[in-house]
Parts: sequence; structure tokens; C-alpha cells
Amino acid sequence: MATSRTPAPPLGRPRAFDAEEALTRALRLFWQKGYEGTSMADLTEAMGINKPSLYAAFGNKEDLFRKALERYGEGSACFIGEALTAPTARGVVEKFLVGAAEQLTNPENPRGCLVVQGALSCATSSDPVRQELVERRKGYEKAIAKRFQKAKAEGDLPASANAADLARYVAAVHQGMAVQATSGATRQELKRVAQVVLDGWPSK
Amino acid sequence: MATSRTPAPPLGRPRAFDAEEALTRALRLFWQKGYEGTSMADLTEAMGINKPSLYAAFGNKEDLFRKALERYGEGSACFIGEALTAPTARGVVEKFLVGAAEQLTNPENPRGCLVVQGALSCATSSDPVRQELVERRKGYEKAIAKRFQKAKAEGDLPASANAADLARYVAAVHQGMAVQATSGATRQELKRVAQVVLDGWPSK
DNA sequence: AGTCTTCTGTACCGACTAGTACACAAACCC
DNA sequence: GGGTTTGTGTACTAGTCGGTACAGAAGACT
Repeated sequence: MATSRTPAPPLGRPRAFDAEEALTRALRLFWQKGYEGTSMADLTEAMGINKPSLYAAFGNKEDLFRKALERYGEGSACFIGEALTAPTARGVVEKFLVGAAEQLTNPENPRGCLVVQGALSCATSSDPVRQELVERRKGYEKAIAKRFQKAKAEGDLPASANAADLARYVAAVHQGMAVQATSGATRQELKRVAQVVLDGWPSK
Repeated sequence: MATSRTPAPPLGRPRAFDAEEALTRALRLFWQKGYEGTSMADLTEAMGINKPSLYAAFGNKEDLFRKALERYGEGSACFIGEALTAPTARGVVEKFLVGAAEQLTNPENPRGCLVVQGALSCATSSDPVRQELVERRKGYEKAIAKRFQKAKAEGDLPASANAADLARYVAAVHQGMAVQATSGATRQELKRVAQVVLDGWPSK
């Protein structure tokens, strides 16, 4: 079944660049300038590759963006999945929003969130990308809602609570924090936003 | 001092278009597609003007955007100023966020908020516009903070409350709601987000 | 009438956009 | 060595970007 054993013998001339490293650089650029704000020339320069190599390795601009987005989800944005494993709904919110405050202001990375600011509004030609980001945002909101539903069943959230509403609220706060991060809010300021949410969190 | 009395006698060939109407159309376009996502060709078509007329009447693209932005602040976004006049901090939040839910989903207008999605992240060439929007966002956050400070002095917010933190939180929720609106959230869904905020609002 | 002033329409500018054709280089196989 | 396969570098495409030159049209003033 599996055709490739281990490194798989390279055929033909080998790549002169590290594809992983190049993708990381592309991700940073998209993260910083958004999908439309990043040009192929920006990318080739930052990735240290010329255009034909880029197209051969990653496909067109949209393909490359989607690959960068996937990498983002598995890397910088993995704190979301971790947060969902917290034992209580309140713990989930705390892990999620405090984690977000840290991720959104990580000095190693561009400010803010790729999924929020990658293509919030854009030319009609970029609509597929915009739509993809919409789906991703809906995706984590749904995951949070599901987790809250479980919390309700466990008596960990009041029976009167609406899981979907709370999840939408938490997602909105996260997205707002992302906007704030790109506007220059500090890590402490974002953590205090998270704290306000926790202070008002519904208890049994 | 005032040189212009009333309509001011027009000199030379009169305009063949209504500048107010044209600006309204430009605003709608920027609102929908963002600053970078809107091309001058899009604009001239939607405004029913050809390029030289547009440039003569409104200056370059950035000038036009700033004029549209001003109009936005005085028109669709004026609910913010009104909200600040509510008698209590809680009332301010309610008026602000419920008003936002309505404005962000007004079927007459594009979804979301121009100040949030007009140029959240963009090419370096559009940085002045991005920065202008950052300032506007900081502007209303500060206005809310000031209002909360007054509320504290009036005993309308607990003495332990931090006005700046609460204002940042409320602004973040608003910005998150704007993101949600562009993602297709309904008016009711956004109102329920506002309700969650009110449910958790600190009381004396 | 003529003149002055302003706006309109066409046709254009150079710069940049995403994407590619093609010749050549570098690895593998036999 | 030759042959095959794949990546690199240059140089180019057609189309779009924001912005403008210029000729003529439409009004007011004298």
C-alpha cells in the first residue's frame, strides 16, 4: 500500500532550498500583510526562491496560501485544540483566551491572527480565500460550542446557559483580541481582556 | 470672514453627477471589499464617473477613502456617540453593542464595519490607511474608557473596576462582532453576543 | 458674439500583478 | 559516456494597477 518507505530516492536535480523553511517564510508574510497584500514578488524574495521553483513546489498563490494556513493551524494556532481539553468550561475559556493573548503578541511572529486578518474583506477575485477563512473561524467556534455542550451535560455550566451563544461570544472576543493585537495592544492588555471575560463567566 | 454665502455661484461647466451620491457609493464599495480590494475601476463604475472626474472631485484613492471614512463615522457609525450618552455604564454597553449588532447586519449596507475590515492587514504601500483605521479604533475605545471613568466616579461601576480594561474589552467584543458579521452571523446571533456581555457585566 | 473656467471622455502612461516558456544545470540510472 | 528526470534562472506574457494628458463640451460673464 504505502509506496514511499523512508526518504524516497530523489529523482532528477535536487531542490536548492528547504521547502519547510520556505513555507514558514511565506506564512509569516501572509500573516503580516494578508493574502491580497502579499505579492508573488514579496514571496519569492522572502523565500529566497525564484518564481518557477515556487510554482513547481507549491502551486499558485492560492495553493501556497492554503498550505501556509494549514501550517498555521498545526503550529501557532494549536493552542486552540489544547484549550479544549481543559477539564471545565471555564478552564477552556481561560486556556483559550490567555493562550490567544500570548500567541497574538508572540514577538517571534507577526501580530494578530492569520485566520482573522488574512482576508477579512477583499476583492471578489480573492473570495475563495476569504470563504476558506470564514469556514475556519466557524470551525473553531463550533468546536468550542460542542465542548460547552458537554460542559452543560456535566453540570459544569448552568443548565440555563446556551452553549452556542457562549461559544460565539468567546470566538468574538478572540477575534476582537486579534484586531486589537494588530492595532498594537500589548500582551498584558490582551490578558486583561481575557480576565474581564473570566470575571463575568457564568457560574452554577 | 465667511466668503461663501449660500449655494455659491458655480463657475464653469457644472458637474454631471451628484458628489454626495457618488461618495456614498464609494463608501459602500470600500466597506464591502476593503481599501486594497477596491480598484479605481470598481469605483468609477459604481460611482458612474470616469476617472478624471473622480480625481478632480475627490483626489486620489487614499483621499477618497478618507472622505468615505469620514462619512461613515458621521453616518452609519454615529450610534457609538449616541451610546455614550446613556445614563449608566451598563446602559452605554447595551446601547453600544446592541446598536452595533444592528448596524453590522443592516441589510441596507455591506456586512461588518469599515473601520475594522477596511485595511486590517495590507501591503506596506497601504500602511497610512491601515494606521488611520488603527487610530479610529483606539479613538472610540478611549471615548468609552473616559465614559467608564465617569461611571466609576458616579458610583455606577464598582470602585475596583478598571475603566481602561473594560473599555478595551467592550471594544474587542465590538470588533469581534464585526468579524462575525462579515462571516455571516445574523442580527439575532450578534444580539445574543451582546446579551452575554451584559449578563456578565460587573455590578456594584 | 467671444472669453474664461470648469468638467467630461478617450486614450494613454509606467509600474506592477499573477503566471509561464524555455534553455540550462544537477542529480540519478544504465 | 549517454539518457532521463527534475530543479533553476532569465526573460517574457497578458492583464490590471493607480494616475494623467489632452481635446472638446458646457456653462457663466462681459
